[in-house]
Amino acid sequence: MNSTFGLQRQPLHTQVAEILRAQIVSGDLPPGERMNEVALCEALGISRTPLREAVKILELEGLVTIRPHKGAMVSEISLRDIGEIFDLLAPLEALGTRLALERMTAEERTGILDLHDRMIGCYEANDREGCFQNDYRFHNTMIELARHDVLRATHTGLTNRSQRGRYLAPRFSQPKLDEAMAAHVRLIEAVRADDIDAAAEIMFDHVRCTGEFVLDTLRQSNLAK
Amino acid sequence: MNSTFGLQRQPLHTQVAEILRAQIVSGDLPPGERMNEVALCEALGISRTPLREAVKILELEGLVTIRPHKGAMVSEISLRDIGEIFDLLAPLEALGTRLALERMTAEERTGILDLHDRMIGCYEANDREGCFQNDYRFHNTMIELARHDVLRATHTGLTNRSQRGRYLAPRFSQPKLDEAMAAHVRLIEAVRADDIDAAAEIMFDHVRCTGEFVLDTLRQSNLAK
DNA sequence: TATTTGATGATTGCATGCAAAATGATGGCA
DNA sequence: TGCCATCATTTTGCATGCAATCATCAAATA
Repeated sequence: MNSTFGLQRQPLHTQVAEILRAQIVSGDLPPGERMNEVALCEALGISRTPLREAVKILELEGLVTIRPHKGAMVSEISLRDIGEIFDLLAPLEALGTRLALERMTAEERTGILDLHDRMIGCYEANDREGCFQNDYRFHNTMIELARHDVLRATHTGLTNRSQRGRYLAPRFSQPKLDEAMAAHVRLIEAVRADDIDAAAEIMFDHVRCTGEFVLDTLRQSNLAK
Repeated sequence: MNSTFGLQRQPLHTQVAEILRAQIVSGDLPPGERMNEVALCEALGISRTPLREAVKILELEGLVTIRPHKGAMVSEISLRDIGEIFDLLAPLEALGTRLALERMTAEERTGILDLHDRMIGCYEANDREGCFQNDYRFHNTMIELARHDVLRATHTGLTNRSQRGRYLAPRFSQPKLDEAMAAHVRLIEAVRADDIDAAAEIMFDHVRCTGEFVLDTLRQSNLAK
């Protein structure tokens, strides 16, 4: 774990935060789960100090809720939270799209076009999971290409939380998936035409629409509060 | 402070984080200042554990930079950072304006109109400091009225960082101040007319313009890197 | 029986101690 | 003189210990 020359040049609390973050985002640690310090420490093979530091970090990220003297638990994820997160993601991804189109190189441009094609490939092959994976990568790549530290940091914080909805809402309905894919196609057309305004607007609507849909699915399945 | 039955049930690390945050935002702790753990602990009269937890929190907020095994320092604030922060603030405050206009009550509406009048009063009395104070309150109030937790949290994180520019750029030029006040007047007109789209757009341009101006001032004074 | 009080065990919050890493200084060698 | 190696000091990172707080439950009282 430590080997492969990557060595161990990361503090314990950072590594612990990464591990716990991954487990929470993936739903491995379910919402509401109590996080007993000593139990987690034994499981991770560390002492309470770095664990507590990690938990504080996750609290600020909105993944953990701490009540003083009562302990930490995995944050509940409410419909309202998810809706609010997408409220912010829409304008932020629109901004990211705008910047990415302005700043990306020709190679990066072909890279993101490839990513789109791969996603469409999965879509046409009815590979929903592949579709999601590539969609996720597509949006993240777009933000990366914006070369904007504050945007990236804010975006990852929000997507980490929104991703928690995924495991609650496992199935997109076909019409909504069709709609999302159509939006991506239109977006790529705007990218090819270098129409920044159009691309930003399409992205805004697409993210907003995705948010609406996640909310609908959650409301149906009744899994979140 | 403790009284009125609300008692004093706040953990040490939270209080310490608040104190340090205030000192950093106000410029009391200048950018680049090394934060020696034992020195700070003695100054605050606490042990290293809660201090370290507080510093971790401030790191995630972007106010502190930690290099492993080398210690923490107050984050440098770069021109690029400030520009990026305003890049996000513009669309977020526009969103906040939109939501606030939709959701605020009649009393809240008169409250924010009063706040505006007070600011204009300071402006006409050439009270720049009062102007800033009320402007700051105005924007914060607008975000509060949006009743949107994720927006509020993100917004405070960003303004805490942008505020650090204030002490670097103490003087707005008169023309820019005039421009900002004019924008506020137009914004309030839109509020009175209940024209949500117009208000959001004016707010967007206003924040963006403020960002541009802070950058200009900083570039002149050559205080930030 | 229902409600409250007291005691016990578990859990968190903070302080302290110890080992590893980094910084700075000193001395040897070219 | 200049450079590198080595060692001492400082500082951080993590582990552990102790006190304060909370949760649970049984006993006592109305």
